[in-house]
Amino acid sequence: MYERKILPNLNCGLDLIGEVLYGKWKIRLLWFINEGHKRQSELQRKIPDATRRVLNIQLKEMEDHELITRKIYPVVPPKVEYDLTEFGKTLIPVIATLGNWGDKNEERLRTVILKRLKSESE
Amino acid sequence: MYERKILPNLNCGLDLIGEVLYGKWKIRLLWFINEGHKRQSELQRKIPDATRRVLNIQLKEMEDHELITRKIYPVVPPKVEYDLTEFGKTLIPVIATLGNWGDKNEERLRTVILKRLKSESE
DNA sequence: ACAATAGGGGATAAATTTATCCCTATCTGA
DNA sequence: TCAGATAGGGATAAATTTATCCCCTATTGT
Repeated sequence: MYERKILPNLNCGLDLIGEVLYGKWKIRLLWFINEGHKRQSELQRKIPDATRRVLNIQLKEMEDHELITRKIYPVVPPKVEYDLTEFGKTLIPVIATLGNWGDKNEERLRTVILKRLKSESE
Repeated sequence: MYERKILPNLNCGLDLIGEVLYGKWKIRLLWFINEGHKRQSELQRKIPDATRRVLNIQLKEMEDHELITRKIYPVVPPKVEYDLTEFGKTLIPVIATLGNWGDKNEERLRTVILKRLKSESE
């Protein structure tokens, strides 16, 4: 496992929430788990751009951060279900706030983001 | 300048807001600019862990994304002021939501984050 | 027998982001 | 005259995160 060389700042609330939400797919994972997609394979179908490997890693991190639980059913083929913890559930309105801002400004955001991408490639 | 090889997803609001807020120091920069710290040197004093270079880069990105403006005063030594645009100002409540969640759960977050960091280094 | 399904995880490469280092310019004050 | 403040930015290294590839377990269906 990769071991950090530079310790993160944990000074204020923004640092702290950043530490648990940073990760390309984490927010989406929380969202879909909240919607009831509990199994790894379901989540992967919902997020086809991510590889299984990365999803596992990010799910494990969120489990360590007590945002989700991982229940293993002792059956074959294996079955595992992820659920939000009570703590994790409190993040849902926060994520909704982010998503709403993005949705509300969708057109403008798409425009400025694409403009910058184009200018980079010149 | 670095040119992306993998294009970002821009499907939903969460993708879009992620695209403009990702960056180690961006949220803090927006916050401090909103508090009235307009000059690069002030911002740097507020965020001493970041180098001048990175702050410049992230400020430039946010300018391209129309979250902030950059006003140059033709004086010597140079003077430049950053301000939030009207668009940028609409992000402040969103950032406040993030910070509040982090503050409210400060103790627990610090605990789980540090626990994970320790287990990584074993 | 073989593919598909379900979930895990190691090893390594590639992509991306941050950090370091160094150089530019001009004025002010010691 | 030299240090310090102010702002910008190139080149490169280091850190970090994601992606790729490959292998393992055991059952069910073809």
